[in-house]
Amino acid sequence: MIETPDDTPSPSLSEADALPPSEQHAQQYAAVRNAHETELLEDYVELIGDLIAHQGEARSADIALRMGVSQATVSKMVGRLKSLGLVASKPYRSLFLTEEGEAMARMSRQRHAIVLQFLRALGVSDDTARIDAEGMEHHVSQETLDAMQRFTRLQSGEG
Amino acid sequence: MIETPDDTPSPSLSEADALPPSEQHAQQYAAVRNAHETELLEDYVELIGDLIAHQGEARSADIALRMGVSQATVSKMVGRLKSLGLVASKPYRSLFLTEEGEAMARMSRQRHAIVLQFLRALGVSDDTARIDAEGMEHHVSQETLDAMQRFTRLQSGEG
DNA sequence: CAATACAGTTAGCCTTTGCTAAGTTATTTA
DNA sequence: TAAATAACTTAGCAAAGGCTAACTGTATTG
Repeated sequence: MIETPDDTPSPSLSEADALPPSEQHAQQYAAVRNAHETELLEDYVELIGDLIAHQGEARSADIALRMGVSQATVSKMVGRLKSLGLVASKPYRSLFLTEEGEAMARMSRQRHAIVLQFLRALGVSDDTARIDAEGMEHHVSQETLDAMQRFTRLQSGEG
Repeated sequence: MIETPDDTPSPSLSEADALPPSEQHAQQYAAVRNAHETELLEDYVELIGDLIAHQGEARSADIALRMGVSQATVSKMVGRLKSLGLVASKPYRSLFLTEEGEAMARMSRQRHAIVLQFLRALGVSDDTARIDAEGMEHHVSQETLDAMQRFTRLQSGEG
């Protein structure tokens, strides 16, 4: 019985009807899982870059404070970033970004700024825009970023 | 030395200048971490609801296939969903949503649809919109959802 | 109705990302 | 410069979310 019918069984959904083919569906979820893996790394790298730019150096204690986690967690994470070649530092001293880390920080910052400006242009309040941008930025493709930029430019040009 | 200066030190950034106060910054990251905890649960619940709606029942094998994950992983996750009171089932039989699960599925589906339609209205291609919507939906506040709906309505009204 | 195939579960492993507590190094200051 | 404080690291723990392999139950079908 049941046998996965081919006809559309329930007429109750207004939109998003018809599931995508399994393979495509799986790829969507895979993309999300994938984004999750780099997300935190990017947040750390972006923050380290910002701290260096704004305060002259990036210290673990500041990172812990701003990320809202313990220093031990930062220490462990920094170890990972170093092993990935994104961050360099001597023990007990403050942190630097490698070339690769700088590149990642630049991209992250840019993406973050685009999403933030877009949300503001869309009419979202500043506080909310900040929070949502932080979560959204890692899940926005280049194509969507382009569309966001187009919209933001239009909006500020016409406003 | 260094002493975290109060004046704006580097004139190199075009936007997103000035870090937010540490506390606010920490809350932004906390919000993201928080979203991550419920994100997967919501994806499972949403998918289970969709499978029931479209195919009459939700089976672990289908979920595994669509999520792109092993059946063992699904089994473990379903255990978690049951312990959270979102899903009900007898061993070796297919899955059902509890009242609470239904409510979560409804909300997720609605949010997903709003984000998806919004991205399309913004001019993003269908494939990209699907992928980005899947990742973005869990990081979009009610305020932003409202703004997205407003835009989508405007767009389809004027188009 | 027995054999086979398919679906679901369990056990045991790994990695990531958090924590606290305890130890080490660096810096400040009395 | 010795003592106190602040910053960083290490060790050890837990929960989440993956995996494979082995096992148990359900359904199909010869």
